[in-house]
Amino acid sequence: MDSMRSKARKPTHPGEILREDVLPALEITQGELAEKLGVSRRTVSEILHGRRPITADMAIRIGRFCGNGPEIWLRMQAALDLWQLERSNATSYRRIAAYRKAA
Amino acid sequence: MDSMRSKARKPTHPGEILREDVLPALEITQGELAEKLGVSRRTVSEILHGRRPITADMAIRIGRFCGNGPEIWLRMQAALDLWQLERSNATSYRRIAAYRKAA
DNA sequence: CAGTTTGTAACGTTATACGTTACAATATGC
DNA sequence: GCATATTGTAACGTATAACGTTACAAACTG
Repeated sequence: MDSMRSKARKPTHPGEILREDVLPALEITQGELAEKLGVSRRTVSEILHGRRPITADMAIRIGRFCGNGPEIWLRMQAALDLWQLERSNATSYRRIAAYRKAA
Repeated sequence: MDSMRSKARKPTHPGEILREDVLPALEITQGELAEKLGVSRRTVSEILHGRRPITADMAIRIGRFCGNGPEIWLRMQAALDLWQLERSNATSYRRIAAYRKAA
């Protein structure tokens, strides 16, 4: 089923893609990237290490920089968020049952 | 193209779907829903009116309650976030150009 | 009209995404 | 090998916002 997709392995943090594929290919430094994106070097560094999520704002920036639009980046982040939450809050979530109309 | 999708009209807030379609169909009150979801009645009310976003956490709860998984709800919210941001920050974003390797 | 349901004001709490500055660690080029 | 560029990150600070609780008036509903 569709909603089972996220169970198995931890989704890759989008920053890892940026770090391992995009940046090397473009031969650009983190500092330059930060400048192009209009954010601090710190922010770039932490994203590249998966320590900060891709927010909608960052997705738009990266999407423009890469020329492919924000959706991919945001979607990858969402997958990761869901995966992490579903583990850490598993017990609370398991209490929520699919609802069936009473009568 | 794909990244043009979001230009035209404001995407529907996922809460509106809940309010106009899901809840009436299930004949359930906001208070009950809140209880099932494990959140406050306040939170439910504000989501139904589009005043609060569907967070990943809420998407999981609603997804379980509806039995259809969190992705749809999160994706709808993401579309809305992008649409809103792209308007409100249009000027800053327009400064970010698609990057082409120097040499 | 009594009882239920809803919207929301006014609080408070916690989390977190961002910035700046500074510095040590690690490349890298000459 | 050394000067320079680049990176990681600590220690600050700020702003935002997603939640909760309580309380009450407004709006339904039987």
